[in-house]
Parts: sequence; C-alpha cells; structure tokens
Amino acid sequence: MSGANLSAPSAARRAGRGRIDKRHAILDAAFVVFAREGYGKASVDAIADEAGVAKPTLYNHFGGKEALFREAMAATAELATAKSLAVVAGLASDVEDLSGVLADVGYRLLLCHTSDEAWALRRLLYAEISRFPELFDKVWGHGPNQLSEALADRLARLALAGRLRLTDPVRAAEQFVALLTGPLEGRTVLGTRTVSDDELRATVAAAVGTFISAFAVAVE
Amino acid sequence: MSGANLSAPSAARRAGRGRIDKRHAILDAAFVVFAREGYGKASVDAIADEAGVAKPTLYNHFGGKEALFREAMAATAELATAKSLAVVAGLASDVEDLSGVLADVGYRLLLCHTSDEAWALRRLLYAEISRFPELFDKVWGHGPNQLSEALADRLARLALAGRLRLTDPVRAAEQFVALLTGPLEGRTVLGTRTVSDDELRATVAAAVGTFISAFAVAVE
Amino acid sequence: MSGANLSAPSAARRAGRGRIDKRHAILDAAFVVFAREGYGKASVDAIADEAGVAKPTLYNHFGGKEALFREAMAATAELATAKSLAVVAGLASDVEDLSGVLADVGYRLLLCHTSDEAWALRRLLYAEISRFPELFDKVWGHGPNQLSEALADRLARLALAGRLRLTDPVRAAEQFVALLTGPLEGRTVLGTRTVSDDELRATVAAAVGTFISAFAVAVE
Amino acid sequence: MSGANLSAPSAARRAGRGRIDKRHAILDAAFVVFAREGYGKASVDAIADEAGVAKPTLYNHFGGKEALFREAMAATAELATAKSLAVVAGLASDVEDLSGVLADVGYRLLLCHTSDEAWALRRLLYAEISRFPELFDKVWGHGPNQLSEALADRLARLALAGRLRLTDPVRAAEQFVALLTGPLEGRTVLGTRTVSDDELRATVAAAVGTFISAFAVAVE
DNA sequence: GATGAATGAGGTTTCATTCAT
DNA sequence: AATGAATGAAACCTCATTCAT
Repeated sequence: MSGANLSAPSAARRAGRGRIDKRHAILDAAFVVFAREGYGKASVDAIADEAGVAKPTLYNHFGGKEALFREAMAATAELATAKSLAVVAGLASDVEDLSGVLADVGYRLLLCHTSDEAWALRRLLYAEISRFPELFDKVWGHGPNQLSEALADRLARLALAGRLRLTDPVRAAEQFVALLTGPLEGRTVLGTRTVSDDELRATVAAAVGTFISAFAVAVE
Repeated sequence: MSGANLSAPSAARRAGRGRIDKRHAILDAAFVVFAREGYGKASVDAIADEAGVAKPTLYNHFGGKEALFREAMAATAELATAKSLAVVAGLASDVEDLSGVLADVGYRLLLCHTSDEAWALRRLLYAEISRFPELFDKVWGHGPNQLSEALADRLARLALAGRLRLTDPVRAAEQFVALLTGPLEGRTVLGTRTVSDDELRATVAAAVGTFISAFAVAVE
Repeated sequence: MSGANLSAPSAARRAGRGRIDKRHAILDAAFVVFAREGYGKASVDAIADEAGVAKPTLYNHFGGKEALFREAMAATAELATAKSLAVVAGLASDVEDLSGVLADVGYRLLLCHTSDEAWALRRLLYAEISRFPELFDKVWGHGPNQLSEALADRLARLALAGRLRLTDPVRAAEQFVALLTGPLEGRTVLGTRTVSDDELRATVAAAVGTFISAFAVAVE
Repeated sequence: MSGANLSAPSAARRAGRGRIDKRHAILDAAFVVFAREGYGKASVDAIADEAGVAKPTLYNHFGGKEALFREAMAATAELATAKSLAVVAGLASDVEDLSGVLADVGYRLLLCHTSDEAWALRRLLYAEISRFPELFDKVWGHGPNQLSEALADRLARLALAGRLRLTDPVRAAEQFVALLTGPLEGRTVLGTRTVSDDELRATVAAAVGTFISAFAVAVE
C-alpha cells in the first residue's frame, strides 16, 4: 500500500511511464480495490483501471487474480508489520517510568493497529482465510505473531530486570496486545468508524493499568 | 443456524415437502454456503441446491441475495448471542470461589466464541462490514456489545459485594473478554484450526489469573 | 377496455366480489398492462395485480398469456370498431351542406382514431402482427377495413345522388380516411402527444377540402 | 442494415475475422432479430448468434440491449431516409407531364415505404415508442418528417411555376404521402403480405389522380 | 513489454406456468 | 372457482482470461 489512502478511486493515482514501478502501481491499486470490494467482488478490470494499466499488463506481471491478491496482501502486510516491530524495538529494559513507557508503546501500537491499511488487511484476511489459508503465515504469522514474540522478548528482559513478575512472557505479550486492541473492535465498528484520540488514549491507559496491576513488581 | 455443521455440502440435508419450514431451510443453507464461500463468491444456485429448493422459491421468500445474506446473518447471530448471554446469566454475585467461577464462565464463553458458527459469523461480518454496514448492529451490537453490558452488570455486583475493585465495569468486562479471546485468534488461525481443550483451559486460566491479579480484592 | 384509462396502474380498479365480471376485469387489466408494457415485457403477474386476482384464476379463465392477449385485443377492438361504425352510420345521402357534413363525420372519426385505446390497439397490432398474424382480421379486418366498406357505401350513395364523381368508392373511402389520419401520425408522435382541438379541426378541414376539390360535383 | 433480408436466421451471414466491421455485423444482426421478434422477446443471445460474435463483444460495443436497439434503429432509419430523400430530390419543377412525374415519384416512394426494412422500422417504432420515446426524432423526425419537408419544397416550387394551387405546401405534401401510403396499410396487412406491382401502381395512380384533381392548375 | 478486442462460463434475477389446498 | 407457493427455463449482464497486434 505504501500510504495509498483507501478512499474513493482517484484517477489521479496513475502510474507514470516509468517501467519498474508499474508493478508497484498495480499492487497498490489491487490492495485499494480489494479493500473496497472484497476479493470476490473486486474485478480485475477495476484494478487495472485504478492502476492505469491495461488488463493484459497485469496478467503479464502477476499471472492472475489469485496471485495478485496474494502479492498485494503480502506487500501490504510487510509494511504494516515493519511499523509495529519498529515500535516494539523502542521498548528498552532499563526504563524508569515503566507505566509511562508501556503507555507510550501501547499508544503507538494502537495507531498501527487502527490505521486504514491494518483494518483492511485484517478484514481481507478474515474474509478469505478459507480460500487462501497460506495467507495466514504471510500476514498474521509475520505480523501479530512476530509482534508477540518481539514484545515477549522485551517483557522477559523487564522481568529479568526485576520490574515484572512473569511466568510466560509470550502469554503476557499476547494479553498486553489483547487488552489494547480487544476493546477497540467494537468501539471502531470493526474499523469503519474513527475514534477520537482521547478514546484511544483512554483505552491505552486502561490496558496499561490492568497490565501493571497484574504483572508489575511493586516498588517501595 | 440451529447446529448445522459447516462442513462439505451434504445433499442429505434436504428440506422436506413441508411448506412452513422452507424458509428455515433456506436460511440454514444460506449461512452454510456464505460461510464456506464468502458473500461475493457464494452463488444463489449453490444456496438453493443446499437448501433443496428451486431458485425462484428463494427469491419469493427473501427478494434477493443481499436480503438473504442479511437475514441469514441475523438469524445466526441471534442464536449465538443467546448462548453467550445464557452463560453470563449464570454468574452469581455471592460466589465463594471467585477465581473458579470466573474460570468456569470464561471457559464456557470461549466455547461459544470458538464454535464454527461464531467464527463464521465474525469472518463474514469482518468481510462484508463495508457493504452491509447495518449488519454491525444486528450481529455485533446485539452480540459482543450486549455480552459486555451483561458481564459488566455482574462485575459491578461483585464490586458492590466487595470482591472486585473496579472503576469502570464496562471497561473491565471488555478486558475480561479480550483476555479470553484475543490470544486465541492467532492460535486458532482465525478459527480454521481447532485447539485442544487443554490449550483452551490454559488460555482461560491465564486470562482469569491476570484479571484476578488486577482486580480482585485480596482476602485475608 | 370499456373506458379504462391507460395511465398508471390504479390499485383502485379492483374487481368486486361479483363472479361474472372477473373475466371482464381481467380483460381490462390485461389490455392496460399490454398497452403500457408491450406483449413481450408485460408480465402475467402485473396483469393479475392490476386485475386484483390471483394468477391461477387468470389461467383458469384464459389458459395462458397468448390467449389472454388475443381476447383482450379482440374485446377492445370490438368496442373501437363499434364507435367508428356508429359515426359512419350517421352520414346521410341527402345532405344539403356536403362539405360541412363530411367535416363533421371526419372530425368524429378522428376522435375515435386518436383515442388512447385506438392508439394502443394499433401499436400493439403493429408490434405483434408477426407473432399473432390472425389478429389482423380481428382487429383491422373488423375495424378499419369494415370502416372503409361502410364509408364506401355512403359515398356510393352520394355519387348516385349526383353529389360526388367516383369510379371506385372503396378507394375513395380509403383515401378519405388516409387524408384524415395520415397527417396526424407524425403530429401526435404516434399517439404519445395530444394535439389541440384546433389542430384536429384544421386537419379535418384540409382533408375535407382536398376530398371535395377532387371528388365533388360542382353546383351551379 | 444495407439490404439484409429479414427472413429466417441464416447461419451463413457470419462476420469475418476482421475487427472493424464487427460493429456493423452486430447492428445488422440486431435489426434482423428485433424485426423478427420485437424488442421484448428478442434475446441478446439470438442477436449474438446471428451476428456470429460472442455476447460480451456485443456488450463491449454497445453497452446493453437498449443502446443496441437504439443504434440499430438509428442506423437502419438513416439508410431508409436517405433512399426516400433521394427520390424526392429527383422531382424537378419545370416538368412537362406533371401527372406522369408525380406518379413516378410516388411509385418510387411507395417502393421505399413497402420495403421489408421500412415496415420493420415502422412496426418497431410503433411498438416501442413509449419505452424509447427519443426514437421518434431519430426514426420519424429524420424520416417521414424530413420527407414531408423536402416534398413540400418541391411542391412549393411547382406552385410558383404555376402548376399547382396550394395554400399550405407542407399540408399538401403530407396529404400526398397519406394518399400513397394510407390505402396500403390494410392491403399489405401491415407489411406482412406483399402486394403485386399492379396493385402498387393502381394505388399510385389513384393517389396522383386525386392529388391532381385537387391541386393541379388546369391547362388550356 | 503493452494493449484493444474478443470470449466461454457463470452470475443474479424474472418469467409463464402448475400444484395442492 | 380461487389461491399461495413452487418451479424449470431462460433472460440480461459481468467476469477472469487470452489472442493478435
């Protein structure tokens, strides 16, 4: 996706005459249209129009609708995953204000989680998981799963540092993410309504509060 | 759905010659096929075959594919919601073993959450939320939302009874559900793999453990 | 038709509970719908609705769509023909003001010719003449043809009375009708626009003028 | 149309592999099928078969059945109009034998009027005027109307030349056409029976006779 | 490499017609 | 005699895909 917005099809986003990024333009357009219409109802015509190329060009590059879907999903997932991992990478183990740092990380994770691309990705993955089972590994395995693992590492080091009391860091990481994201599914109407920044921060605060109450080692 | 399994289309499940339950048979078949194929790729032909009726019968009853989808989703959601609410209704406020009771409720909620119908419902809702925005209220609003409210009531009474320390019961209820269900999304591969009962119980234990640690009033 | 107007389907025109005129109600409704939609696009459902009866009733009475069309056309044609013939019957052979009398007859013939029913009848006949060739005899043979013959009789008597100079009365009758109706086809846009009474009278005057110039015996 | 006969569907008239005249082949086939079946009963399948192309090709070119009908009618009408106008264009104003010239023009106009295409055009126009009101201008406005105007011009010049006594040339032109065509509607059973050339010439003779009697300036 | 044009297969929907009541 | 419910057939239209340029 690389920042393509998911709104109405803008004829402006046409691929230039450059050759090498026609592929990129098609992938972008494909994700936009798939996100808007769903896999089944998205037409290759619409994707070619959105990309500003002819249909056979698209077939030359990707071979067919299914392969195009897979690649578009993978490309978008890669970007989304990278952003989330970058957030977790910033979580140090020698922090002073643990609560504040977790809130900061949580807030930035939620921003990733509630972006239009992230919602579109999850919706498409949910929708097509039975027709494209291998997408799970590409999209979720390298996404939320990897996020949990990375976060678990950080939590484990905080435990070693005596700041958290954990038996299962992966489980704790999953729970941290669940506390952040779970309450927002309903409140954002599965990503079709945007919530205020205040509500986002309140959700983060509540999640961090519960997590700290449950796992933090009391400081005297 | 009334217990229709979601596996391969069994020609055996044909509607009898009775008139009054043709409608029911069509709704059942529709949900089965929609769950298997998704809205876009599900064909009215396949639904009619699965239901054992002719296509025009289906159009006489529901008017079209969209209306049929809406009604099939609503009917299935109603059943799923009822089951979840029945579980929460069984959570008393004068319990002895709070932890054990929460674990019991949590386990039964997870059974609801991880049934084939529930996963199919959520997948279809995620997939088609932008084409059928009004489904959210029917499926989620009367489902998970109502569940949170009912659970919040019970938690509030436990707080009144001095067993929990809560400021926002709805938030706590959302978090309880999130702790239960969040970690299972990845582990069940969005409902396409079944997890062992042991893993289910371990997830419940971890969720209840965290919840109790965060919210329970210590007994001396 | 019996005076049923051809405008939008009025749910008000429902058949009473009387049994004998259900047949009549169906014929009326059928002509209204056929006139509005054409034979091919008219649906038996719409006819049954317009008539206020159930579809099988209609089949019991008429056997099918084709037979219903035939009977509805014949019934309407019979009425239309009767009106035209009544006009011609009033043309005496011992008239004083020949020009004025022909104008009067011509005007009343044009009123018949430009009624909604008459236009609808001709349009349907034109449209379906190849699928229902036998309709020609019922509708035209007993209509315009009979009219020409009747008119020819009257013209022949006027010739005998020394008022007209004719060699072929049928031909002259046909020409009289042609002079009246021909110029109106274009001006009424084949019956879809109503022309002013002034234009109607002007057309009659021109037709009669030409006819008199061509056929009248000069009086000294 | 260009002389396509309207008889049974001949599989022989297939479009070659050339690209540019597929459009033409489709228009031809469409008119043939519409003429045979009427708009409502004509199936796009049948048209595609008759044209020797696949259905989507037809949709690519014309967008749908309605547009195809409009274009097929317009194309055929254009040809028919051109032929009629060419006949009128040959009517000089300095003729010697006025009666003979009018008979010649009249005869050739009747040949145009009674061709299979012309009858089919009129039948379809009558049949579908309410569903396609804009066709009137394309088919009639540029056809018979234009013919009347052109003929009126010629008659006016004959009046100027002292050969005819006219007050309203357009009206006279309409009447000339009406005298020619009116009596033939019944005799050809709306174009479904062919009349002998003798009957045609007799009709012309009668029409010209009446017209001359009514409008010609007597030569001494 | 890119494309306009074409297509076989299949989509949703509607129709005229008939049961069983 | 009248009807609500059901249906086989066929309608219009769209899709993913492939040629020949």
